[in-house]
Amino acid sequence: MPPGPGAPSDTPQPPAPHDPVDDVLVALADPTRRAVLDAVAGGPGSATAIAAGLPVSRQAVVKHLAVLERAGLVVATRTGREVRYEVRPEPLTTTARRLTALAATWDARLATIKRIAEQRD
Amino acid sequence: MPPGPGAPSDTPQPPAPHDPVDDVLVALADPTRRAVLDAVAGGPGSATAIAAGLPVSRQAVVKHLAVLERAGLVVATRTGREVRYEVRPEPLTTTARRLTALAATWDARLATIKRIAEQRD
DNA sequence: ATCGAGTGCAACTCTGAAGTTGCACGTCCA
DNA sequence: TGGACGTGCAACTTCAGAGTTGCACTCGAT
Repeated sequence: MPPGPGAPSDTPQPPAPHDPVDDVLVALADPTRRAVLDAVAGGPGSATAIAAGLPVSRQAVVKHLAVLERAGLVVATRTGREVRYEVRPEPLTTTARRLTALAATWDARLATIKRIAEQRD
Repeated sequence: MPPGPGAPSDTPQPPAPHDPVDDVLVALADPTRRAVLDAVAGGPGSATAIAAGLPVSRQAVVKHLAVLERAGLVVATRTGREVRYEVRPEPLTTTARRLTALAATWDARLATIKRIAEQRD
């Protein structure tokens, strides 16, 4: 059924303010990126240093660090010619909370459905 | 520094038993897939019914549901010619717990580093 | 002033995921 | 039993992102 002109308030689709949690999920989805993140968590360091311990090039690590920074999982501080990356746990906590809340919502709905089904018997 | 032959136990890299949490993260990374998941959570239904409320084809929804099922986030039960998909909250809870634990590890490490830095002054 | 180390930027390749279309198969119902 | 509905399978297209390479730039030290 094509959207008829008679339904103006049909899925208004607001600008979608770009949820930061989504960035975290995307950042954590890639295995190499998780390895980079682990490396940073195991001790802050430069992109070059991190790349030395991984089977990928420095540039690949730099790109991954950019994604992680966009997600707020790492922060970069420049000292001289070096850029030191450090881990930042807050986005992880926020994401975890969101997932827990979502699971709770589902649980509630499932409980309601089950209840209705039992009542119907 | 390339791995010298003198370090046989250097990153032994076991078969990597394929962490189910990784599947959850991958499943949640895609926006369309999140929409599909939301639709299933908002009331179980068939792939065709779910696709009707989304701007993608049924086949796309089917593929997304397969990924979600691999992650354990939905379960499919066949009744006659219909396949009913239902949401399953447990993997979400598990994933959330893991993220929280990881954040705690980072916090501990950061606290230690800060402590040492203060002690050094 | 110069050289090495570290970073930043840009162009390029390439694989896999997302999505589509088309058709065949099974199931419910008149 | 025939048709409508729902699903399953397969081939195909498209595109973002993961990765590489090469080079220019900056900072620190000699």
